[in-house]
Amino acid sequence: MKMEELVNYCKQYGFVFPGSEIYGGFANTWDFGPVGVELKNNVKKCWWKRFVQEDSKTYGVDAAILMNPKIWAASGHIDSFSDPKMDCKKCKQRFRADNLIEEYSKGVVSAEGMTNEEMMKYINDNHIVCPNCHGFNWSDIRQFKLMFETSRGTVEGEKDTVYLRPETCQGEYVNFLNVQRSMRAKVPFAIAQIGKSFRNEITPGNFLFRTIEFEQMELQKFCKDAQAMDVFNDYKKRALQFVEDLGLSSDKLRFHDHDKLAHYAKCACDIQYQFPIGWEELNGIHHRGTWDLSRHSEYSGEKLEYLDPDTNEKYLPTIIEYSIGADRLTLALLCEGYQKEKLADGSEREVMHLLPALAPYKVAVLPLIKKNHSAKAMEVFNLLSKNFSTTYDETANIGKRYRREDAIGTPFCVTIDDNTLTSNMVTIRDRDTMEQISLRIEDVVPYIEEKIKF
RNA sequence: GCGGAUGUAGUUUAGUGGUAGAACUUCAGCCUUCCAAGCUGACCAUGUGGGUUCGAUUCCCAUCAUCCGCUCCA
Repeated sequence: MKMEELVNYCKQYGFVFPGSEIYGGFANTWDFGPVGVELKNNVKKCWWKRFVQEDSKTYGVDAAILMNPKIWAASGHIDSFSDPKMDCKKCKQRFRADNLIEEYSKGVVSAEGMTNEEMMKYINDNHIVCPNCHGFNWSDIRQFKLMFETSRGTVEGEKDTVYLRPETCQGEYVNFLNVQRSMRAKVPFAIAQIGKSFRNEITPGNFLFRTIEFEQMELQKFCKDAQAMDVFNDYKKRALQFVEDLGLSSDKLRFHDHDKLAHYAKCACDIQYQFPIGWEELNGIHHRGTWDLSRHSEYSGEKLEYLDPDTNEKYLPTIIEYSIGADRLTLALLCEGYQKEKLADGSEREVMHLLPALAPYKVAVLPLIKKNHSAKAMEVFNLLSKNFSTTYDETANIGKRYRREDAIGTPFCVTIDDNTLTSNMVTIRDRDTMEQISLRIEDVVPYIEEKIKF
């Protein structure tokens, strides 16, 4: 399957639309439509249930997107999120100045801590040429900012730069003690959050895979350093189990250890999924050590140590982070579930296979014949929609409507016919088994409820 | 951000310096008691902004977007 086909499919059926489309679009933004928002909400619901609701030692938060700018100094993002870039004026290729220096010196010279002027001087003094065309005609070094900036004016003429958060986890770190105290939590425990992050990427988007605004589902486990590797491995296992339970096939999933670590990480492992664009990161598990809490201690002046009530020792907990992109996971599920089915007459139809728990609509209510059964069907819709996401369709013929529901992954269709009018019996059709059974109207809700559990 | 290619209904596409055509989809009506049937009808398009021209969807420029490759991926 090509990604392009999936983009078309998503637009056609109301999953995902191009962002700002009537204005010619806006690169790397996408809007979830009526069907897509249900799917994504279900993805988030399943994650929250698995990792927060069912875990007595995990607590949820929903932190502000705008945070005190000092947080981004403490986190290291203001320094490391701004790459020194320079262009070769001859071949128009762009490079990172620090990488050029480190490659040229074979790692002997570290550009870390060098100012732009020092880097420029080093490059000129050593006559470092363009690795691509071997020319020597560099532009100035420019910082590329990966954080979105905005400003908060407090007084007329006075402005403070504030940032749209590039990751959600700082909301957990700065609330570490608030959560610990208010929940009377004992280490090890975790704080979890689902929320939007923003990154000023300059990169091809590949549909939902990389966007400038995206939603993360992540948790931070605070633990004793001695436990950290066990916790790390435990989350590797749980994270893999989770995506398999959602329906991603295991032969399209693999672990991938990082060889190059982010500025905060001690060790890191991804789970990758085989997207149509290749193996790409689906989620990450990072051993962040005590880096974040110690930096926040230092920058805020607050003591963030945990007093262990069992041993009376005070320490900064070690953090294991587990983070997965909601949009990315939704994309993986769409890739996995999208199928073209060959029909007897040689034509093709598009079908979406989703776990019932994830399906945008759990059930479709279909009057067999519009003019005879619509009124009764609306009654059934009103009943079912109190319990789960339900769709109603009275257009065209029944076969066409079944197919339309198959195309968006609706697991159950309920049809209303003359029998319903006389004896309150409906026909319910199971998408996976293609079986049709008759049920009394009042039995439909428990029947479906049982089958959509996660 | 660089290089290349491409922009015509929701989708796939035809065509033209002078009224933009189709198929599928969608919607309505008729028919129909269960898997894209049939009949009748209806809606919908030249990405955006400039320029050349009597007239531009067509030619030119810019811009935006998409795809491929590079780069980037905290």
